[in-house]
Amino acid sequence: MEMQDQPCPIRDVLDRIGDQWSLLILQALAQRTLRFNQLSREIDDISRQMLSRTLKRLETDGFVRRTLFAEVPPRVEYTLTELGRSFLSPMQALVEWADTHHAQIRQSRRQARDIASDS
Amino acid sequence: MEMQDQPCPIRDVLDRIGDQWSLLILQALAQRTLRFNQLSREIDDISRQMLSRTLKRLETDGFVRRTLFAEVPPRVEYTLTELGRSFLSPMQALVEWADTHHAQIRQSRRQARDIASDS
DNA sequence: CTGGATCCTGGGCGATACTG
DNA sequence: CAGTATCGCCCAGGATCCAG
Repeated sequence: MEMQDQPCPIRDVLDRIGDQWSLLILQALAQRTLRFNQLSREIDDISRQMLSRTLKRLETDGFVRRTLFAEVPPRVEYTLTELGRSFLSPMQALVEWADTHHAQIRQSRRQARDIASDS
Repeated sequence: MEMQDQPCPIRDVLDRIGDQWSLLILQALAQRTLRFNQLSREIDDISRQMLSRTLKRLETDGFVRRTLFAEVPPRVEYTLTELGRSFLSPMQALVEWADTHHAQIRQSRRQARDIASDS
């Protein structure tokens, strides 16, 4: 089913950037253009596989621009598009909220665990 | 591996609210307290299974408070906690960005498809 | 250096049926 | 009314190997 031509925007967007890696990549590219291996080292626990896939999706969705230089060895640079840069603001709001409230969330989880173990 | 006591905040948070349903539930509860079946009707394409699971996780993480009334038939109300309400602001920023730029993203996807079909 | 192809596993999620 | 139990599918994501 689901033949809608206009899927719910927030769900559609979250399906893409809500994965494990997209936000980290966008953050890495927030300040500067980076090459593939630079990104790989910057994030470092991402597999090259997923880095490649996620970059391709971000490119398809217009967040990131990929530039291939015809050199040997090949060089590829990734940089944010206008759309990608416009996303930094709401993303930063989210990141800052996470930083501020992370401890509180973990505390809440611990309490839930402790209560559960009162069986 | 990954025995860290302090996981990356943004990843930890995204792992929870980056799923298919959490944001929709939080949005539904943004304005008013709701009962289980009200939520079920509000979102309407969520299974009761996932509504139950997601609510429990949101409760565990401290976004939502669950209140059971000892009545017959039973009544359960869900409402945002202080933490949950504090999350509305960055969430709204994200939702508004999605609304504003959704068309552009879909356009970018279409272009990518068209170029790919030039094979 | 920058990827693609292939194989595999965990878990998110839905469907359905059952319960206090 | 407000859930839980069970089953099974699908696919994000890792590991590994191959290629331009």
